[in-house]
Amino acid sequence: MFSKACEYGIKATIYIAMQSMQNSRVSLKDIAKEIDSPVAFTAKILQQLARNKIVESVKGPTGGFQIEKKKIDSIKLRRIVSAIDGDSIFRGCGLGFKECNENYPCPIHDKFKKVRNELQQMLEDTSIYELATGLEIGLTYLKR
Amino acid sequence: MFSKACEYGIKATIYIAMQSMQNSRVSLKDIAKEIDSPVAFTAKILQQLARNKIVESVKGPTGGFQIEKKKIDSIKLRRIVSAIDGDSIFRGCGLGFKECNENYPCPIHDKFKKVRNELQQMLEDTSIYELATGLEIGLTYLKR
DNA sequence: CTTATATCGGATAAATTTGTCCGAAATAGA
DNA sequence: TCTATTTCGGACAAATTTATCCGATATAAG
Repeated sequence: MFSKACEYGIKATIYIAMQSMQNSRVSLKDIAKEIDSPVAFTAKILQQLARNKIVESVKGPTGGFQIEKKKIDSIKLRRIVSAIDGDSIFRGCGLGFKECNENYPCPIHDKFKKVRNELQQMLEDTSIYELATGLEIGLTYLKR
Repeated sequence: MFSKACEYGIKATIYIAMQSMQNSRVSLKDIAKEIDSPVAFTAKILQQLARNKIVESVKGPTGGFQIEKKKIDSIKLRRIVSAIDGDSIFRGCGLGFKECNENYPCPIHDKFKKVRNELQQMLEDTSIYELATGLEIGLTYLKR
């Protein structure tokens, strides 16, 4: 469904958000350890997230990644997915056609569109805040 | 969402089904031309479909691919997707965890499960027959 | 039986995604 | 200012997916 990069990106953002809610900035190493991901690859993904203003990065000692507290609730899953995987997953054709619409639908257009829209809605409705909260209170887990 | 291979597999199956409903067997070349896919790669996918008894293959001159008429309605999209991509797309964890369930959910477990189930339901409900029919009567299209 | 035509199946190549390495740039603290 | 620490960014490598090539196998038809 999502690319590996996107999975790491979502996990990382949730973890950074959780720490940011407690006013602590986290380093790349911490993040990679916490979400069990390859360090250097995670660095690339964090750069993407930073360039897309989803997280802030701070260089130098005591540096790391954080999210402005006020912003956490306004960041939705969709922004992360769009930034990393693009939005073809919840906007593209199920059979990969570039052009596929009501006027010229592929065989699975209608049925696919329905679940695709559900996915889009879910991604747009889900805030990083709620995910980070669920994690913080021990309702959900980022590691196995 | 689906892999390229799976997209080709779905398109090919729908086309073969449509032709089989009119009692004609189709060759690899015809299929590749009709669904606009690379011939040799399509051959591999058809082999997979044949091994999984989704289509029948006949060697030699006048050979090609077909689906037993009676079977067409009983073949659901899910079988094709499972055969080619496996079922992690509609059964796996949204963040890629191997183990993720109610007792040990990832942060997006509940929300993801909902759309994943929608997708599974859609794939299980949709028969190749209805897709081939839509194509046959000109309601949908396999090429751009 | 021979030939032409079609799928089968294994090896190989190209493209993309995933992952690594390392020097550059920034910066906190001594 | 110097050093240690951290992210940045580009080049490179490994793994996976997509795609090609070609000989083997099966078979319809003359």
